[in-house]
Amino acid sequence: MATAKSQDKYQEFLSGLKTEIQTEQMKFVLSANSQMLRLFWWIGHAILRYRKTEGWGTKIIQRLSVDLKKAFPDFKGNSERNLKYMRAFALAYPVGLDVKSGKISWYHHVTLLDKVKGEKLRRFYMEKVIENGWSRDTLVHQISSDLHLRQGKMQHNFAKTMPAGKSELVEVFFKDPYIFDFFELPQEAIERELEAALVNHIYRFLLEMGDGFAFLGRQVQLEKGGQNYYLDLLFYHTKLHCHVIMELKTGEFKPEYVGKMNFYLSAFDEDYRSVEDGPAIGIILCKSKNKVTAEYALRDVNNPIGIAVYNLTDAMPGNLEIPYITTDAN
DNA sequence: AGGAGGATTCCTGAGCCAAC
DNA sequence: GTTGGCTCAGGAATCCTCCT
Repeated sequence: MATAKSQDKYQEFLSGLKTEIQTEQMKFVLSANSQMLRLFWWIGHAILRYRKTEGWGTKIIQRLSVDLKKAFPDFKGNSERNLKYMRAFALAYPVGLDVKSGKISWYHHVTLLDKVKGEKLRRFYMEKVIENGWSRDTLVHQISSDLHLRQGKMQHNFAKTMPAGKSELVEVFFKDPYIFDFFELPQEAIERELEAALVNHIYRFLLEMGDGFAFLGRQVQLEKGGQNYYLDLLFYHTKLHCHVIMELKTGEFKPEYVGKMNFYLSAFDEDYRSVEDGPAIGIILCKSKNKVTAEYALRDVNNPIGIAVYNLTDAMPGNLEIPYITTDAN
């Protein structure tokens, strides 16, 4: 039971919150989102402070929800659950909000609080939301597919084929594995069927490919030495300012795929690359690969080529314990 | 109608604490 | 130290509203 003294404390606390909310509501007109986030952080922080001084068992959030709803019937977000999120929000950002935190919506923050453990990781996904304008559902999808473990993990020869320092800038745009869980294919599907399925789901496909990929076409014809060759998929990367040629393989990686891709890249750069474009990058996407074989295959190749695998379901193999993927946190 | 964002409710497991 | 009741934490589902 609440004593008269604790009741006084609570009333004082509630009155402080009401004043702050009224002040902040006026500011909403000027800069709604970041000001609202600041207020939510402030309320969360106040709840933490109150809990610390008044202790456990005060039912503070439940009472606060009832009282704030009564005081501000038009002000949404006073549910118990939302107040708990505010407290978690204050815990997640103990020293306050920075400029970037104010650039995403409250419910993006809620998603991050629910699904991402650790400040470093939350920061990673927050920056992705800001960069790519992801919806909340897209954010959930990227988190559940462990984007942070896949990004920048593709096996490649960029360090040897690109100017010093550029390799690190380029590799972050590629992943391994790619998750194509938005359609179903029979086990014995051939490359054309996979390619068609990807193009039929172009929105989800580009979402999975990531930031900067613009789709140019499938089975793009390349003429060399009087013979025609066909590139499975052709992209332009708007941030890397270069073309990306993708070859799809429904089986295990074979070394000869690299030779063929090397030829495509040389021919493409010679005939189609413009002066403002960087050299094209080749991506070989296979159902599976042997890391050592891929490493040897890439060793003496002079065009930038990456090799990655794809999964057709979202079930990641046991905690991403694929032998050739390093899962270090950096 | 469907997608996206916002808001709330439900539910389960865990923590806290007073009584014994 | 154990127990039972109360409270909290947080994941997931659901509903609502707005927009195209």
